[in-house]
Amino acid sequence: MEDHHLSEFLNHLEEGLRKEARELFKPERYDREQYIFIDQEEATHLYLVEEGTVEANIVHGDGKLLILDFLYPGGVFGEGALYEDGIYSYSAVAKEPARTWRISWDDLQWLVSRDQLFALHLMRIVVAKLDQAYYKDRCIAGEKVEKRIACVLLKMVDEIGISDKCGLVIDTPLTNRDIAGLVGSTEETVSRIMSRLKKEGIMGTEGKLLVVRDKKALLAYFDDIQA
Amino acid sequence: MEDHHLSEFLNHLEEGLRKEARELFKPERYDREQYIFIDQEEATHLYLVEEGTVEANIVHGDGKLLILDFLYPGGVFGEGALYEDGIYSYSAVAKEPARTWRISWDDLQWLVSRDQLFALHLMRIVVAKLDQAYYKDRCIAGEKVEKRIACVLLKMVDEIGISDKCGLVIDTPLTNRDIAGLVGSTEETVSRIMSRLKKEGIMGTEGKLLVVRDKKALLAYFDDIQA
DNA sequence: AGCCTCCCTTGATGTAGGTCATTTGCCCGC
DNA sequence: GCGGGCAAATGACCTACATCAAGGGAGGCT
Repeated sequence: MEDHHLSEFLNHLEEGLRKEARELFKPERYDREQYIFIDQEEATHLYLVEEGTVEANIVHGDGKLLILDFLYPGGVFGEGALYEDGIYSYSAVAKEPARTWRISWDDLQWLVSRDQLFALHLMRIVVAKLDQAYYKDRCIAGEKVEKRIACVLLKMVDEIGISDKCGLVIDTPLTNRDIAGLVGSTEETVSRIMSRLKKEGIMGTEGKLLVVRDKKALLAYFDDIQA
Repeated sequence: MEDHHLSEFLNHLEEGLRKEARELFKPERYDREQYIFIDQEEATHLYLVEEGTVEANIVHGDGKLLILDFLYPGGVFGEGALYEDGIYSYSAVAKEPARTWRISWDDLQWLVSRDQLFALHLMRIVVAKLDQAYYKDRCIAGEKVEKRIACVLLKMVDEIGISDKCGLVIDTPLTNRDIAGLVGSTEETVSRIMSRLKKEGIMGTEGKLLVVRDKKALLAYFDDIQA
């Protein structure tokens, strides 16, 4: 089984430990729509995405779905497992068929205790997630849906955008419902706004994929957020 | 100078290191409204609140203020300093006159490298912050202001509420503007909602402080958020 | 082919809440 | 005491957006 992203992750360990560590990560496979863990469950494992896309979400009692984030290959999730008696603070579900690696809290702790640089690497990952969460708060809180969408699209482009003759292609299928879930709005509103963005030549589509045609204009949409 | 909260923090270090570590933390003093660091600055130090209240906020280009969190004695902020070349992802300002301790990234790294349990403690702090940030997302995204306020008030009560004959007192002065900043709304809207909550006997005031009179009712306001 | 499911689109309508404007009350220093 | 500044309260207005509803296109199934 391929382990490209796992290897990369293990590179942050000192060399002597890598082989041993490799054995602590177990491969898993999930189908589309299959849940990996559920919000508020006891957090037993930390996960790494090898292939596919994982959605981190929260479902409200009234059925509304909030998408916290999408995780792509190389991404880590299930931070609750980083300390004793942690719980997951969101649910994780495969958005596309996915392959992941997971390591138990015990094994992870053992690794951390043997390599402080690795501990620092984990720290960096978590702090980066924290920064992202704050960034999202900033984009979502009290802003117009228009801006929130611009914000999300720009983030996606930075994360997984690939340059192309007609613009920056967002390399994952993304429905209006997904976007609505990310920004806390509705399909219909997103549809209207996206239509407008397309009409204005700012966004476009390439098959099933979204394309940012005019990043500058998109940035202008929310530049007063940027301080 | 008193160092109650610093001592507690240092208790997570192995005993042999404490005395030495104590010297790495420098005391600071800030007046009301004085900024401790600014959003996007290079993160040089990690901070610990000894006394007073610190506000973590972000100012948008259009002047709107988003309050990410309040930090009370024992609280840690400035996570950007937890890894090399980090930057602060929010501004920190003293909301009341405050005393803090700070440690530089270099010194901190030295400590972490000598005590893995301490590293795990830091990790726990950061993950807890991450969970909080997600919790906030969940409360804010696409919810009515009413619910967002209930959410914030309940969080405050859990954090710094003290029981009293007339209810749960939130032990810090909190203006409508503060609340508006926390939930991404406006003073006026908050005022209207708070008036209603007071009329309904759910909230009340005790001098300058807010009191939760009926926590059950407040919980009911947002129980469909709770899944 | 026909059907079903999923997604997008567009319209009509009601309302939460942002914005502007005014008034009142409180605290502080003089 | 009086005046100035700051927070709260309340009203009027208007727009962004959630909600309900209907229709259309694309892809996959039998």
